[in-house]
Amino acid sequence: MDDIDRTLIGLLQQDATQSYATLGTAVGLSSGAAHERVRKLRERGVIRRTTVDVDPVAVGRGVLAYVMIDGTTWMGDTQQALAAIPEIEEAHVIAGPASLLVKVRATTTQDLQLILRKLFDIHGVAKTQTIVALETFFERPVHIPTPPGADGPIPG
Amino acid sequence: MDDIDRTLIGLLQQDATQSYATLGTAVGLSSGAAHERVRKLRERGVIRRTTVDVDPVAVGRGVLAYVMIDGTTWMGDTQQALAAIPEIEEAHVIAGPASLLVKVRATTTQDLQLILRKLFDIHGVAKTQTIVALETFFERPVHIPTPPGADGPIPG
DNA sequence: CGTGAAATTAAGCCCCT
DNA sequence: AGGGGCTTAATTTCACG
Repeated sequence: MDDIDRTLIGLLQQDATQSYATLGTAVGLSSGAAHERVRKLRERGVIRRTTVDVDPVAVGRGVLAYVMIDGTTWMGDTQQALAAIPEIEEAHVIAGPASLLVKVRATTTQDLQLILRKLFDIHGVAKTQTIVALETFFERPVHIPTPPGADGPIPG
Repeated sequence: MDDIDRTLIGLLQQDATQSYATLGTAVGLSSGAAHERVRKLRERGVIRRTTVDVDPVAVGRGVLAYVMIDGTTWMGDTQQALAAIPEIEEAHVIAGPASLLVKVRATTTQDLQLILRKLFDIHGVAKTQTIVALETFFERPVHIPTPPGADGPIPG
């Protein structure tokens, strides 16, 4: 994982449709070398997958909310129960004013209400606090940091 | 935007490297027809871009936090001030216990501290409450809903 | 559907260890 | 000597009009 790899990742985040020849030129390598580097980044799991970024509003998911969930002890299947609700985009165990935080995209506020009801059906869920997003300034990919000095493997 | 389009979007979310021939087969269309549909989805902005999903830990961003920001009136350049901090992945205006919510990925907790300090430097920021994610159950793409009946354009 | 570009693989070379 | 990474080149597949 050197600077060239990081640059390649950044370029692919911006546009994963460009050719390896283009990528190679951008980092001063041949098409083949760029291809090989990207292949290894995928192999190592640094690049998890190539995907498309979809406009939530355009597919009818205009309502964004974060729900903080308070509850008792979590069963082992809490994660599955959350994953079973397709409108939940993220789920995290948190330290702070609650024990779980989930990101929800609903079609309407009525739909959001329905999803909250589903959350309460999960065993252990006692209380929720919902934060509705009124406007999204931006949502963007992970920023690739520049490591201080070394070129070695990054912790993780 | 019909069922075929939605299926195509779902397939591309899973793997945007597959060929149009494969996509076409999956939805019962020719390669060319699938290609044309995807092209239009891009044109309409339903598909914003093709990108790569990067493992945050593998690139040295193992600390995830959400920061709720309380403050006075927001200047027009609040959005720019937030966007200028690369560690901020999302920024939303919210209804609820604060006025802004941002998603932050830091390399270490020390780094997180630094970013919080940067937030306070933004004009209008009075108080922050930080939620640290201890474990992420999952993070996944927007779910494409199946509309009730019609095949018409979706609100948005 | 054909044409041209791009992905992908193979072979050979150089540098660093 | 050996390994890794690069370039070049050949082959196959795919994008796209």
